Amino acid sequence: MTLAEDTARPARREQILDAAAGLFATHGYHGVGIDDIGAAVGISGPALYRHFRSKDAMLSEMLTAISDRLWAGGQQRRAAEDPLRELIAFHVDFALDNPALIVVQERNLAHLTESDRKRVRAQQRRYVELWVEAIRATIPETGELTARAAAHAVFGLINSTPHSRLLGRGRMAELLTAMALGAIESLAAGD
Amino acid sequence: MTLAEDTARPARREQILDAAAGLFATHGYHGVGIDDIGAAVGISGPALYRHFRSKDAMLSEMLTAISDRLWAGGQQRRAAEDPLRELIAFHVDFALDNPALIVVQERNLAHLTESDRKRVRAQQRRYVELWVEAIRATIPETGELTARAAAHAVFGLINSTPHSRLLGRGRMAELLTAMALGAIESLAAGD
DNA sequence: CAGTCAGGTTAGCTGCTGTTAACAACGCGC
DNA sequence: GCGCGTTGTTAACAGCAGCTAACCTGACTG
Repeated sequence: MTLAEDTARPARREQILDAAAGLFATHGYHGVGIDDIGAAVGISGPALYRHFRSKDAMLSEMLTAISDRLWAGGQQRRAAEDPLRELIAFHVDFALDNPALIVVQERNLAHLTESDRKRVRAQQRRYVELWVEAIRATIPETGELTARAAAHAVFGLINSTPHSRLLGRGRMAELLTAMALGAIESLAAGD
Repeated sequence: MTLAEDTARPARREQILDAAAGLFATHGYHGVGIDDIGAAVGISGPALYRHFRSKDAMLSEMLTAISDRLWAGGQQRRAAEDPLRELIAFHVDFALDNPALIVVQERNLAHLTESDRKRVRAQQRRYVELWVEAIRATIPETGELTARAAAHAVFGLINSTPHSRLLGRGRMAELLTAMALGAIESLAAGD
């Protein structure tokens, strides 16, 4: 059944990736065995090789998907009236909705192969450039390097949410958004 | 020679821990072999067991040392005139001077044994409490949970420096300090 | 000068983990 | 109903990494 195949096949893969992301986030890439991932989706170990070439391939697909989603989302907000505010809201939402992915992306880039790492890095760079653009549009006197460093700092700020998660989604989003804005606005005074 | 022993023995251990920290930070705990660590200090593999009970023990000692240093440093600034500013400066300095330690601490808590992890967590909590205190003294209308979440967010902001490192130590310190302050000051407006 | 001990070395074991092989069952098109 | 592709299963393999054992050496100490 072509319909069933087109939807069911990928669904299985995504189910596996979701489970793997959760496990990777809590135990680290090397701390998770192939059997653990299998067990998490109700099948046993080697069956995963029907869906992925290798364990590395899972991580690779996971990380490229994340960087693609971030860039696509950012790209989409580029033309908004207040791009910076939109980018912040977008990133905050992503971090709150996908804490595991945030953690995995932060920690496991090094475990990718050279070529995959390059691909992910390139996409991340593009995403950062969207932020640099938005920051410099908002605080014009900001230098490019400063804006880039500031963007990374704001990522760190927002991406901290998987480690705290104290306030419930709504108030957490408000807090992070306000703090991110406050941090960036401080660039105006400094220089 | 007692003098030589008192200084040389620990020096070796610290040399090993330094090397291990750097390796762990770049390749991840499981990505580094005992032989790699040995090679990094000019001895070969199993010789490390003259200095540490196990590879886990190295990580354990590393992480407890970090949390102890942070808490001690924070504690020392508690009575300052402007504790928040002092805490920020302290943490920024620590992060800029010890990027590898920051990364290792962020990523490898999960690889500790139950008891070691508890010890580190407890010390981290105490450190956070210093920040909560300082934040609420500066922005009195801040709730405790909000302050805690804000503290974590600022850690994320400052701890981002190992991943960017674009501006050179002095300007980086300025930037992070300003952004951290700006982020915290935004708490006043929000509530 | 003899003995001890800290701090190395290399060889080897053991357990774990990613991966593959060989086989089974189920659903579907012809 | 027959074959075949998909998606499982379990058993086994291979390689690696942490750790131990056995041995060596050089510097102090009595």
